[in-house]
Amino acid sequence: MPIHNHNIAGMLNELADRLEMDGANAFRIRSYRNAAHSIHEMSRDISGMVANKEDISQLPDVGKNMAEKIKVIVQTGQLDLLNELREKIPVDTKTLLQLTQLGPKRLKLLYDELGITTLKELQEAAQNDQIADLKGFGKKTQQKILEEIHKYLQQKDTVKRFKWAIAEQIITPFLEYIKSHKDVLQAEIAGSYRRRKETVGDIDILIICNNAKSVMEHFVSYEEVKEILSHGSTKSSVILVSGIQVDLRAISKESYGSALHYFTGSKEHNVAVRKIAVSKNLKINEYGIYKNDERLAGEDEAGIYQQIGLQYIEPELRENRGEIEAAQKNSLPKLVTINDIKGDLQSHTTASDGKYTLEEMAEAARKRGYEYFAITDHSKRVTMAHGLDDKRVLEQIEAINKVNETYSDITILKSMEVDILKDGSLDLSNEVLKQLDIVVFAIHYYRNLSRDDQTNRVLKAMQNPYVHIMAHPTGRLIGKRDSYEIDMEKIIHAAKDNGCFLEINAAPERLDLSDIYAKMAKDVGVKLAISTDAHSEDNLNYMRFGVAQARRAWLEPKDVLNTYSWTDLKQMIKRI
DNA sequence: GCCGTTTTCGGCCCGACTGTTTTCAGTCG
Repeated sequence: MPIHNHNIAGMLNELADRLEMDGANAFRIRSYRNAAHSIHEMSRDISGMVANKEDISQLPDVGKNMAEKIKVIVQTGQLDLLNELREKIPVDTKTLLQLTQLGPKRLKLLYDELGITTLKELQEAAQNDQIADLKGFGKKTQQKILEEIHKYLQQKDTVKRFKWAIAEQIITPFLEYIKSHKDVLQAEIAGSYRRRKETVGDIDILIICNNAKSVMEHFVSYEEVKEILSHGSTKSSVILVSGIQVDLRAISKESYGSALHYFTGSKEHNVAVRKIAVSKNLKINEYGIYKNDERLAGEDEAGIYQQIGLQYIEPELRENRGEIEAAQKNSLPKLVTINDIKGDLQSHTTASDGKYTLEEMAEAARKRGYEYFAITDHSKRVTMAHGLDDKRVLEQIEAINKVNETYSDITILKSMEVDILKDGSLDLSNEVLKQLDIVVFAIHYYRNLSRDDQTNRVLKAMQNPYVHIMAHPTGRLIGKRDSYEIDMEKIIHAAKDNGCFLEINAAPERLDLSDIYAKMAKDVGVKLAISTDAHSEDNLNYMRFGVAQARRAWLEPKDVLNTYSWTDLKQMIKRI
């Protein structure tokens, strides 16, 4: 069983939790959490680095001691210290720490005083009124714990985070409603939503307004509010019927920038920014940036960054993945925008599983102002989608030639999303593939091969000189289906070596590649296509989700295939 | 336990909120 980065991060976080329960030094505990985060955000595979005898103590927040422990985890899947602590304090931290109200300190107390180790024991103790009398607890806390357990048991099997596009659908009308109040001067969404994370937990909205009390009243009265969690004069929280939590905060004009920065996060980014402030004898909080008691800035975000000598950092980059260092050196990427996109390189028509005809899709792309548009129907292996065989592909080439005769302002590219078969061969003959303008290749079947077999399958496909862009490279569906086992680092390097490209599939349930792997591809020197995989005219709008993902991956226009003109692109994809 | 134009010791991000207390600990973001 390979140990993945998130497994390592999980064990280090658990170790931190248990060390905290054991009363260890707070900074030692933080070290484990920092290392866990560092590894979680890494695109390179730690197991692979260990196997290659690379020095992992060079990684941020990983020192000699930590490196040793990580090595042991990779090699054995275990860690003595963690096992010892699990034995010493046999509390189900993984479950119990998910309950709000409970942190490591309280869990320890519950264990020491009442011997509680599981959710069930906790529930029984609370029901028997044993918790209220413990030091630092009380009736209210006991009651809240019971409610939390109830909530946890109810939600256990449901997804707690919302896909960005879903959150957008829910929050857009709510934001409009908030703005419709006459005293609201400005309203903006902060948090992970603003950073365009692929999933969103809850939503933070900041406002500048004249009469906060009245606006808060307006906010909690929204028709979709299911539950009011808090309703104060400057902050209120509600849960909507969809289950998403929304917080509204009234901010003064002079602090708006600091508050926006603070609530946009990420936490890790904020911590790093504050550290820099401290090193310059400044202090940053959500009200402003201060030198002693003198306030230097706060009205807008740019002012905050400027005061500590940083370039303005776009929200999508604020994950403490190197953006701060880049800002210090004035070398932040000039991120790609939707306006840079000149075409779409994956789409389907009624020939396979699309909802619209070739002519309709072509016209929709032309109306968007694209310079080129690839029709990439499925190949025959995808029987469910009525995939095309060699003969039908040749017919479609003819059909596209005809469509192109009617247009002077857009080129419809002859293409296919050809299936990679189980053995790495392709589902169409080379004689047909070589007649296409550009070829997208993808896995749809045999998702459960071993990591090696799956990787080799793709490597073999890449050696075929007639393929160009690997579609949805990991095959994941967010919140629904994990990636198949595949060594993406190897795939990225193979793409580089073979002159292939990878896709950022812009469909909101895919967003595949992820930001981390897409950045890795950029760093290795592999360009990416941002493609909608549209099965309808409307799906062409997915492009903006893909662009957001690309921005989180630090991509600039030059890193994205479909920012180039077709004339240039044609040269770039040439392999033989 | 990590880190270093304060570099091998001594610091490590910051504030709000809650419920419990009567000045604070724990949790959360």
